[in-house]
Amino acid sequence: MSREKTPADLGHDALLPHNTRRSLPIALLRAREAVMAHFRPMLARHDITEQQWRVIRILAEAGRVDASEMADKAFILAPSLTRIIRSLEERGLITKHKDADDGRRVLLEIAPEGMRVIADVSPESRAIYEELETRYGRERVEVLLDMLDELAGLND
Amino acid sequence: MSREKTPADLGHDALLPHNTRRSLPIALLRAREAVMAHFRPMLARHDITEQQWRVIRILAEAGRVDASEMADKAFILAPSLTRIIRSLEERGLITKHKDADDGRRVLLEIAPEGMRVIADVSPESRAIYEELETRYGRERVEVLLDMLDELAGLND
DNA sequence: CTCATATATTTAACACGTTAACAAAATTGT
DNA sequence: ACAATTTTGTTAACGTGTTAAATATATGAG
Repeated sequence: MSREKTPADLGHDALLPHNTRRSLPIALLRAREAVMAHFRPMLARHDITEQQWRVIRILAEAGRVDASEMADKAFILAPSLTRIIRSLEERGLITKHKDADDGRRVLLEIAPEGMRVIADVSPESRAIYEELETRYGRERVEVLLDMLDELAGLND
Repeated sequence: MSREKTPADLGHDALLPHNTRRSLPIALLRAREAVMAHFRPMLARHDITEQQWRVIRILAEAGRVDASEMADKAFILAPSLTRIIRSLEERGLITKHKDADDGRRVLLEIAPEGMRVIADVSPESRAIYEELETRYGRERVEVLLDMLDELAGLND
């Protein structure tokens, strides 16, 4: 185990950022990927992406929703959402209408085919989440969610 | 505040996943985006992406590193890393050599131009991180990092 | 040595993230 | 009513995420 020389040894030490492994951005990324690793193969079997799942799931929860509201709830940027909506509509999972009262707005609604996907995916998704919750600890998940919410809320 | 009817009211309730706002994947995504929102404008001013910053920062920390090790440390998938390396090399921030002992391996090293970026960006990055730490609470950051590590480690 | 297998990296194809610019419709002020 | 402004959604351009397949080199069995 010989310690190699690195640029950091050449006197630039004070300039370097703190250790990569204890940084919030990467830790959040790793944690998220670890969680999604449990869901992604299942979603892939049903031929939908994580984002597509978020969109149809929100439509199933909330009924008719316009694009801005969807972007907000699903945490998807408008340009991505435009593409996702196009794809979901082409596949017949959702329908899209212009709002009669405000011609700029696009109203989204889940289609029967989309409800079928919800019915197929939901039980599996639930099961995966519950196993995760059990393994990590139910209360610890709650604590973690609270801490993450607070971190996300620091900007406001 | 009239409660709208949704597909959920039509008897499908048991099929629906739990509430979107208390889900780990989205909470992790929101938290991460909130954190990155503090860094991104600064990185953009220096004309580098978050991932490019991770790569050169690791080279500054660790010296010569091969691509697999980099993928591991920076948590970037191999195909993305290939593109990022190409871009960083074209811009003269890093250099790339074939390993003499193992012709498959690609060794990466930071270039003087890359060290200049490190010197420019590091202090700003540090300052942003420290303000974040202060506002969220130093110990709370440590607790959160531990909880995230544990979540990421559930897979092993 | 040589063939089969394993490993490191790249390429390809498609989806999403990000920023900026654009187009269309609504709102506001006069 | 109408011009300026604001809001909503789309398009464009580029970088990254994800999976599968391809390429090149290394390693191991016989």
